[in-house]
Formats: sequence, structure tokens, C-alpha cells
Amino acid sequence: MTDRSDEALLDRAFMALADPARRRIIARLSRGPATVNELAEPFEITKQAVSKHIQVLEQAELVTRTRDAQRRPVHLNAARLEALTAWIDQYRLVREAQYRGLDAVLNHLSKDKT
Amino acid sequence: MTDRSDEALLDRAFMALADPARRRIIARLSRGPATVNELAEPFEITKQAVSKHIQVLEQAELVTRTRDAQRRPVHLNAARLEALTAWIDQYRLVREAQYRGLDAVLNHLSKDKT
DNA sequence: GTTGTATTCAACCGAAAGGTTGATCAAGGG
DNA sequence: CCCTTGATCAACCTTTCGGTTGAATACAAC
Repeated sequence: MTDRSDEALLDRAFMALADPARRRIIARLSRGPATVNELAEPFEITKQAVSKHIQVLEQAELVTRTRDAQRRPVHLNAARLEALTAWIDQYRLVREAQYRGLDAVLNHLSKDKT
Repeated sequence: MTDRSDEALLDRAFMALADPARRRIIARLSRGPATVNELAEPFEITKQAVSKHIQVLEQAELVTRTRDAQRRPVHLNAARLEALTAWIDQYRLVREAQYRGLDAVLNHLSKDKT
């Protein structure tokens, strides 16, 4: 896990979620697919701006897009979110293990990580 | 969970982890506290730059600092990492619930989230 | 007090992010 | 074949980010 080839993808994912607007988009998509226009409405920004956000999320593979006539609904890629929790938990668990003095667990988890 | 008052903090946390250098710092700190100089060494950037990164992480409360004479060791605040996984899992689980058609779980999780 | 070591502050710089407006493209409906 | 709708492309602007160098601070050792 946390393979070298996924490094850039992990980077894009964290980068993507750094923006609150994009997190809100993720939140919205968790309730089902939506088009750019639908996503743009609750925000006070233009569709073009939303479209850019989608592209960022798409490059991070956090969302995918299908085609439905002229609409292009955006879908959440929940699986990719797991890569983030995996990265975080990696270090969260190490620290917790240290607090408890579980050296065996610690040594297993803490070798050559990013 | 995901209280309104934590909103800014969550923002800073994602923002902080968006930078690969700062993620590497987190990784290093998971193996124990370190000073700015120690953290700067493996990188090819100046200590001043690292100091700035630490400040960003500190404002996100992902790390804390103590004082040891003129040294100011940085410690990982593993507890804060949980806030991130909590946010992510919130939506990851919603999607997984949808795939399984677990509407009850879905309705419970998906009301007025950020 | 002077020197030395660890860290931070301040000013600056180039690159990238997030936003806008205006033009353009794709797909259907009349 | 227009014309509308949904979405993207392109150019531009402003702010923020990550980095630098150089001066300043804090603390301890001598």
C-alpha cells in the first residue's frame, strides 16, 4: 500500500480536498451524481469555476464522469477516498502505538514510509 | 462531529496536508519528536522554509511544540488526524451504503453535512 | 559580556491557485 | 436548419503559496 506509483495521485487527492468548495462538492456527490450546473447552483461562483474544480477532482480520480446526452453527470469515486484514510491512519496508528509502547506494531508500520 | 466551530480547523488541516513536504514531516514525526534542524536536513530546503511549514501544521493543530532550552521540538498531534479520517469516512461510507441500498443508514448520515 | 547555536521575523520573488468574462463546442428539440 | 442548453476552452487578473536571503531574537555556554 502507498505504492510509489500512487504517490502523485495521493498528492493530487490531498491537494484537491484542500479547497472547501471541492469538499462541499464531494459532500454533495455523496448523495448522488450531479451535473456541473447543479453543483454550481448552491455556490456563488460561475459554472466555469465549478468546471475547473471538477477537473481537479477528476485528475485526483476522486470523481468520474459519464455522458447522458448533453449532460455530463459527475459521480463520486468513493474507493479513492480510502487511499486518503489509509495514508492518515498509517501515521495516526503509529503514534497511538507509541503511546502504548507497542513496539512490535510500531516497527512493522514505520519502515520506509513516505 | 464535524462541528461548525471545527470548520476552520478542518480547512487548515487539509490545506496543510496538501503539501508533500508537510506530509513527509508528519511521516517523520510519527517516529518521534524532532527539531526544525532535524526536520530540515533530509530536505533540500532552508530551515526557514521548514519553520514556515511547521507553523502551518501548528495552526492546523496537527503538531505541537514544547521548549527544551533553545530547542523547540515538534510533536505530532495524532488525535487531530482523526478529524480528517472522520470527515472522509463520512462520505465514503455514504456512497458504500448507497451501493448496497441501505437507505436507512444513508438518511441518517447525509443530513446537513459540510 | 561575548560567542555560538537554534529558531524566527521581514521583505521579496516566481509560480500556481481560484476566480472572472467572453467565445466555442456538442447534442437535442422545434 | 436554427436555437437552446450544458459544458468547456482561452485569456486574463489578483491573491496566496512555497521558497529564498538577510537581519533579529532567545537561550546557554564560556
